[in-house]
Amino acid sequence: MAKDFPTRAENYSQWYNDLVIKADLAENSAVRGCMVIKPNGFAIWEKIQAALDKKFKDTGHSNAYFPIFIPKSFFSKEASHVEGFAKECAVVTHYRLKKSPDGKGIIVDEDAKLEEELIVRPTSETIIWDTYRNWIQSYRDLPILINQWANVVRWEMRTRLFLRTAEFLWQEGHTAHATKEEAVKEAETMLDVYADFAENWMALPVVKGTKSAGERFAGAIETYAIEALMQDGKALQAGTSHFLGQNFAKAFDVKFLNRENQLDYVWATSWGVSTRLMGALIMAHSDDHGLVIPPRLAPIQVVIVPVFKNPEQLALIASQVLPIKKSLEAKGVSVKFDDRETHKPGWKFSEYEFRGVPLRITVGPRDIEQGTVEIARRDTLEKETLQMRDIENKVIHLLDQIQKNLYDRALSFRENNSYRVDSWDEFKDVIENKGGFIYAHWDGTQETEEKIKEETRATIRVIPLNNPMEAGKCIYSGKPSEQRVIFARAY
RNA sequence: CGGGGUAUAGCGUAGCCCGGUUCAUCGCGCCUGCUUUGGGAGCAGGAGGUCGCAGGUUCGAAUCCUGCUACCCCGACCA
Repeated sequence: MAKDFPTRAENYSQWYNDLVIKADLAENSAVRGCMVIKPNGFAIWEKIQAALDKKFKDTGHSNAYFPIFIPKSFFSKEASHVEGFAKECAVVTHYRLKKSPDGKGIIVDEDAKLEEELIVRPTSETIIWDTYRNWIQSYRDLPILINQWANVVRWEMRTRLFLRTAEFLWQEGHTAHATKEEAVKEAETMLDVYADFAENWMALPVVKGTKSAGERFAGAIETYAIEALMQDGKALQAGTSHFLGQNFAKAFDVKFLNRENQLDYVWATSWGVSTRLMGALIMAHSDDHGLVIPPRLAPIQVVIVPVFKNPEQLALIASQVLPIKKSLEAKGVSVKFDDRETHKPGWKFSEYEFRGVPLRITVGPRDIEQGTVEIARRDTLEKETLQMRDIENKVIHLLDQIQKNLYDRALSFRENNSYRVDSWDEFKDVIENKGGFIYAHWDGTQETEEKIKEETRATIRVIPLNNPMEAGKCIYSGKPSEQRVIFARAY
């Protein structure tokens, strides 16, 4: 599969870029590594936002907003955090421009140098914990359960549309707790929220697990992640949830008086998903005809395309179809009736396929005569002719089926591309020639993990939660191991 | 930041190696008209290009040389 899949282009990245462009979701902007998300793409993001935001509220969280600029000194307060992000920060050094003395253009006004540089946030732990210090004195002030929808900037050396852009949109949750147990539970709860969203909304099966020390978030005690497999056999981290311990509380001196009247540091978590999810959505389900969007996240779930020769026919079709549209909308289905005269039906078929609309209903003179509609599903590209009466229930049933089918398809793909590997030669062979998830024994050391990465570019994606214990020998070092972990090449 | 590649009309491209009286080619898209409309319509006519930028070589440069810039791919890097 890894070799055969990209039929539109020699390699997957080009295929992916091609799909994004054809579906008209995004383009690179004038700014290096940044992207313009176009209306069709942003509509998908809005669906993702809405679904997640509701889940956050349902689990007791509130939204708030913190500044985009972070004083440089904040970063140095947590040692591993600064180390993790220092190499990819955009820095504001001046606050004013002036006319160039030679009269040509604008230059930075050196007199307007900032006393302390500001970092454009790559993530907000530092500024948020600096703020939380003032909010927390007693256990009665806890927990603080806050989420922020924002943009962040990471000056990556190499960027990829949706998957790794210099600026991206995301949400970041930052919570503060009185006990370690509560904080760990929060991190795990949010991982479950992400996994539930990925599987039930994005139709994307994920493996929940923890990260090895080498892949852990800078400043975290434990990083939980959901990991998905893309159609080219590469893994994609789709969301992370971190148990931060008391690291940030200590760095920012956030203490509270507990029930025993003892002064203690606050326990923290942070968790986030980004516009990268859109990349995951595209790469997990799409085919050579374009995007395939799961019904629950599709901005348009059903498109109705009329086939007509003249205005009278269109009017007749509209009179039959608009009541269907209305009653579907009453049941919560989003429907577009595309009665444009500027494009022909064949054009519209292709256009909505590019954009991944799950269901298309075609109604023409033939249908009007017979009281039927033609209905085509995007996931299988199958078409059938159905009676127009009671079509609403059939549509709703089909949308459910498509949602389920996409998940099942992605799951069986993942299963067919997961391997249990017990020798180093086989490991190299699978990584090189097949891709996918490799379940293999690992001695637990960072040293071995790095050697494997150097030699194969494969990394440990996750140590699955509730992993069955199984005695074995490390694939690389031969040292004893208690369990298998998942290796893969990743985006 | 290393290695490789590309830059020609709104988009995608041919031409470049071997400079010149076919030299700016072709497809899509766009405009006009007629016929069409159930899978990206057909025919006819038409508009549109400082050949990335700046130098250089030459009688003559899209083509050769130098420098610069941007983008893509592979690495390094990376929730």
